[in-house]
Amino acid sequence: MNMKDQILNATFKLFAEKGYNTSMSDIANKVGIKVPSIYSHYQSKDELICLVMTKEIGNFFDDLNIQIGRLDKSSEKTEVNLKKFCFSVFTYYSESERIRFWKSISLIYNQELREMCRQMVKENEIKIAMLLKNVFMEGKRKGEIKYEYLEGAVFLFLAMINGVLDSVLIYNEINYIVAELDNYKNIVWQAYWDGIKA
Amino acid sequence: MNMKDQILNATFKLFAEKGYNTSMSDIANKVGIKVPSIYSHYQSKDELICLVMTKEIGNFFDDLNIQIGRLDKSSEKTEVNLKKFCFSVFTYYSESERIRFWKSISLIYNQELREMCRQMVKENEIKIAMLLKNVFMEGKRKGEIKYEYLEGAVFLFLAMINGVLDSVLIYNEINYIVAELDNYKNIVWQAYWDGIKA
DNA sequence: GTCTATAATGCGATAGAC
DNA sequence: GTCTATCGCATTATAGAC
Repeated sequence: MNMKDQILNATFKLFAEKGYNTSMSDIANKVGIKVPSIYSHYQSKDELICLVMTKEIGNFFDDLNIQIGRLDKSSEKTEVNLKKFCFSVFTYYSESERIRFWKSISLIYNQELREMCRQMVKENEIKIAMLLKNVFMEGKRKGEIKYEYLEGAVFLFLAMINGVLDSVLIYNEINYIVAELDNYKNIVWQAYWDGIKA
Repeated sequence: MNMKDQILNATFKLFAEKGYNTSMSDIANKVGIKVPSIYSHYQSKDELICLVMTKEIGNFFDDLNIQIGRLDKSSEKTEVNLKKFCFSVFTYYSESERIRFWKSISLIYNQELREMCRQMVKENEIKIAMLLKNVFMEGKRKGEIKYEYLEGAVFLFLAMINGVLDSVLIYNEINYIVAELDNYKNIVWQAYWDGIKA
């Protein structure tokens, strides 16, 4: 990998770990170069953080879009499809690095940068919610989902995912047993599905 | 209010706003004194942050405990009781300052302090989950809740609350209309209740 | 208790040699 | 492109006058 990408990679990892407090010397140390060398590749710290954020947010939502596209064509039951989607998000976040990355967006010190990231997340989440709604509508059409108002089911679905990730973030690093967390995820999913199934 | 409390208050507000990046001069400016005067009341910045965290976490869970105590004695329907609990948490967090405060716990730079806070939150959440389970069991006994496995219903309830607060944090500061957020909360709650009611 | 002055450290960023 | 050296600034914290 070339130096430019190495720097970006190191920034990603450090940002996930330390948030906006990540310093240029942290990054330089991680890559194994001196601080001024970074400035041969990037103009400023904020440019680096901004790139890292944009790249990560873009990658994540692109991936979600592809997955939802697959669900649309899938002949599986809605229960299987939704659970697959839900757990693929959990798997993505199984590196607690990644959760911390996302949760720290709202806490970025630089206001302009923070608002830009939030705007990106917001727009993408609205798109995902709309695509998911189609999956739910299909489930309702097939008689597998009982809800009259699908909007609520979709919002609850997304809130559940976010809420579970919050718990994972809190429990993950306190020597919590992975099997117990997996069990927790399954219990919550089952409670959700039991609630919306026909 | 005496100076010592004024300093603690200012620290709370600033910490909620800027997280661990809050500086001693930020605090001094807010109170209207000079930095060295703070050291006449507190030993270090970490002591201040630690006190603020402990106080806030303690107050919040004490309040929740009192509320659950009220629900236990209440003759209202389970739906009303649970919605009341749920929305009192939302109301508590309606100042986005407060959400940021809590969400920033997992991202505190000082590892020792972070783990201490997480441990506190974890222990308290487990207690709350156990108390809530009683409310759910009573609801089941009265035939108002359909679930066989109440644990799932309780976990989903807490995940829903956390997930909704995540969304509030993202949407709150992007000129979002309060009425729309309230509507969102109601939709999610209704979807949840429709799922667990008998 | 509160202040001025200052130490000690770390930060983002740049100049200029190689 | 990478480095050494350094600037200018902000940080936590302390010494000592009042």
